[in-house]
Amino acid sequence: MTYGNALIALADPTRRAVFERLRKGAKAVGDIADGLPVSRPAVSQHLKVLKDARLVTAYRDGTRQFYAIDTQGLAAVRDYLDSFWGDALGAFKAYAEKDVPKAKHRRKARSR
Amino acid sequence: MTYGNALIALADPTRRAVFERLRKGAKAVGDIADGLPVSRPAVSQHLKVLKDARLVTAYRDGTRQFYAIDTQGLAAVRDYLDSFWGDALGAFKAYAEKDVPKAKHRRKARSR
DNA sequence: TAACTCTGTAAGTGTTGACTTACGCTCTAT
DNA sequence: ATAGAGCGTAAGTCAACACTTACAGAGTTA
Repeated sequence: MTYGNALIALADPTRRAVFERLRKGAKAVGDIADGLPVSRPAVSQHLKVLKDARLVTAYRDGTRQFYAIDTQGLAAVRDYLDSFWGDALGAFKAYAEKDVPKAKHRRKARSR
Repeated sequence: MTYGNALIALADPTRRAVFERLRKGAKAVGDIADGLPVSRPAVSQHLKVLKDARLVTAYRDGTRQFYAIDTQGLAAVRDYLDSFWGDALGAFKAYAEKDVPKAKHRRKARSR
């Protein structure tokens, strides 16, 4: 149920802003907080939630704590979402009771 | 920003339970509420949130209102998640290929 | 040692939101 | 027209949570 925590973590806009600041690479807590409209302790609390959800990882460098995106949490959510595709399309096909010309939206497999 | 609403919608466990009840196909509100530990009006409110997030669609059949999974909301969230993969992998590759030892004790100048 | 930097946590507050019951509306059948 | 089934909404309550300031701990520098 790790995707549950990840969904909760990504639901909050401020926490998403924290998360998106790591797109370009690892950042220290203070650098993440700079430019955000919330205090640094608030960012620390958000990072804790993201870390528990396997969305970020952390490592120290001196007194600074760097955070980076962890794809484990992202993969958990993605797999959960993908599990609906076959069900939803199958249900739609059963509802239409007609021959669908072609498979509409199968996703391409990706390495992780 | 429709993925924001979808993430909020999927973050709540009860709402996910409502959503997952539509895996096998469309269901009426009363049938969805049966077996769930919350009241039928609560399910109606959850369905409204899911509908606003493009996660479900609805249609009438007599006095009954049927809900079914809408892949639009799912696709929005999936695309949002996928947008991190290149960034996260690129950032990791940049970190691995760069001269890491040089950056060991570097202190970045900060305002404030 | 002391001083400084950087971060996490404790404690408290205000708001959001998930839930309840009660009510009203629409549709169908008698 | 009346009754009943099915559903959405209004109003209110209560716990969860996102935020703040204050403090404490770990690490580095002089």
